Amino acid sequence: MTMDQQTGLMSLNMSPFDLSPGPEGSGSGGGPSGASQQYVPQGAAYQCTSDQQPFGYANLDASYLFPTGAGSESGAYLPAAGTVCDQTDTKDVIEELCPVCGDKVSGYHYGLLTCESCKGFFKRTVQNKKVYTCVAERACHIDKTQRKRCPFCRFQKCLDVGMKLEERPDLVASGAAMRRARCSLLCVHVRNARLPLWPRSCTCVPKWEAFAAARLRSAPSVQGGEGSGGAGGREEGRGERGRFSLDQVSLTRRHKEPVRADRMRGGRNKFGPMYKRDRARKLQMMRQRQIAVQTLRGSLGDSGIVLGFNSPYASVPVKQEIQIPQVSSLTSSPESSPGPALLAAQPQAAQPPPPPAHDKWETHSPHSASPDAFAFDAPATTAATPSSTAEPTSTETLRVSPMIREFVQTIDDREWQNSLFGLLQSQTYNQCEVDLFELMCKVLDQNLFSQVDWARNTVFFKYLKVDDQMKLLQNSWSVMLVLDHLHQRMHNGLPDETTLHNGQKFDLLCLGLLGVPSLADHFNELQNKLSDLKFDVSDYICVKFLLLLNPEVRGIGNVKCVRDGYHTVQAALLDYTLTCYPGITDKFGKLVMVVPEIHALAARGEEYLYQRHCAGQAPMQTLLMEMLHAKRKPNVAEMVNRSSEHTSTLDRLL
DNA sequence: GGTCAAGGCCAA
DNA sequence: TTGGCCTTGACC
Repeated sequence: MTMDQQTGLMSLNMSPFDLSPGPEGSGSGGGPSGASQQYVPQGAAYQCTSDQQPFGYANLDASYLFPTGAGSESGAYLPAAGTVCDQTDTKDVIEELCPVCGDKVSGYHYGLLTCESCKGFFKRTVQNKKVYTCVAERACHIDKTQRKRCPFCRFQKCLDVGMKLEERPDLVASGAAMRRARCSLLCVHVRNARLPLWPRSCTCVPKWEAFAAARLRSAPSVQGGEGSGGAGGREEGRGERGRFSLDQVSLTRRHKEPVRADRMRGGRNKFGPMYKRDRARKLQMMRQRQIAVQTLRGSLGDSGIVLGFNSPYASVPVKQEIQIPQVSSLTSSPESSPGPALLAAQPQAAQPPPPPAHDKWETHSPHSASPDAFAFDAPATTAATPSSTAEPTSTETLRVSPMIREFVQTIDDREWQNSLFGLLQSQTYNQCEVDLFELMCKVLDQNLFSQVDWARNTVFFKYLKVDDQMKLLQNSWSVMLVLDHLHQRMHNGLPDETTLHNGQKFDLLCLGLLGVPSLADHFNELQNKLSDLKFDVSDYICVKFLLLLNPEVRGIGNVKCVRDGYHTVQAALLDYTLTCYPGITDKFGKLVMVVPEIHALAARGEEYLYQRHCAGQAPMQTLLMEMLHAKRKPNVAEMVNRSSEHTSTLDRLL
């Protein structure tokens, strides 16, 4: 695996534990983690590369597919602990590469595992309120050797991968004033002597100085620890190597902004619990892989293994309950919310109707897209839903097959929401105005990565060869995006729009329409049809599987396995609808009839996106564009994908 | 008292 | 300006 591949994946917040080949070099640098053990990848053994299906789902235990009574699931989720896990140590878990530059990680910094260098860079940028400019196209490649070349793209990548700033109530409080101030800030060019292409003088500088001076007057209590203590004297003495005028240095220094809202040096901050959970999650992932590898090895020498509750899939929780809290003083503790596993255990149809959008999606601050506003509503208020003969009772829900229950557990809505609003937040940080179409493409791109991540961890998909996986995803990505959006609207109350940090309105509905506003009516009709059918989360995840496992896709090598998976899910869904929704006539058939409508809507969206792309209006070199090209020019895409010199993003992800 | 992440220092 | 190392201090 090349460094590019590593950093590409890292930028998606994907753990290198998911990758097969190990890093070519460990990089240098010290840091607290020091010279710990080199990471030994386990992923290669986890990926089935033969036509044989070691966990062939044709061998699925019938009790797994269909309801077998309340007692049947008692062993479904055995503790992941085992003798192999005991060897795992936290130090091994954090033996990763920096998601920004690929250097060696030194620990958790500002929300995620990064290297010492990027930690320092992020800290300086925030503290000194640096505003960088990219002399290229704001798409510079950032790696260990080139990270110094473009601080703009480096900082952007820091934000993209999830490095977080604490919210500053003093700044957020006056939204309009801050937007104006940001305008001023944006006009300030970074006075960087090492990059002569950047303008040294700028007529906007007085605006910055006026703003800074005003801030000084209005917020005299702002201090910045040791760096700000000496006022002008010390700065003059150090002189920043003489690159700034006294005024600029003074203003910059005295306005050193703490990354932490409490301005506290040392100690723990509010990321602490998140780090703890992240560690636990990584440990769990490692354990899962170790168990899977062991089981795989055992199965290879021991034919006839049946994937049931004894399989690695069934023996460990598919989705951990670890959530990624977002930073806000207003955020309620994430521990107070149930994880997807808990949600999955709830009767699907017992979920209350989504509350008014402003309840959980609207921001607390008028100009903040902070995800703190998106506290996920647990279906704890089941009593709020009037019982209906068309909806499954709790008794009926107990009869849901373990397979569907596990399917539901693969859904991580909170992650979806956090990713979405984290991206919206980072992309608009310190920006007066952003291109909303470009932003939408970025969100869709991010959703696609989540899509791939979800698919490659699912039972019917992960044992297919990568070529087949790619074909299935290239065929289904857009319909799954549309379906996901329907799910988010119907089951989580996703509103039509949200207000970004910079005050712009972002059209969330357009995400589901793949950018085509005129499809809104069609989309709403679709949603209404599904609502009439009491479309629930189990229906959703089954339909999603059916969309993904399309045996009609051309060029599939292992058609039989795809078809078997498709029919298995189809049978499970049919059984589920008959069992849990006896009051809805032919619910299954009606759901199947909706699928072509989703396809039609997605096709329109794809066409639109492709046209915008061809017009040069969409971000280049994204997974989204790769998908658009793959379907339209399969031969070319296949040639490119098969080229030894080029590996597509999708290929790398899989 | 140990851990570890944030802030600070300073040589390069 | 960068990045490695040090100090600090809340949390366990």
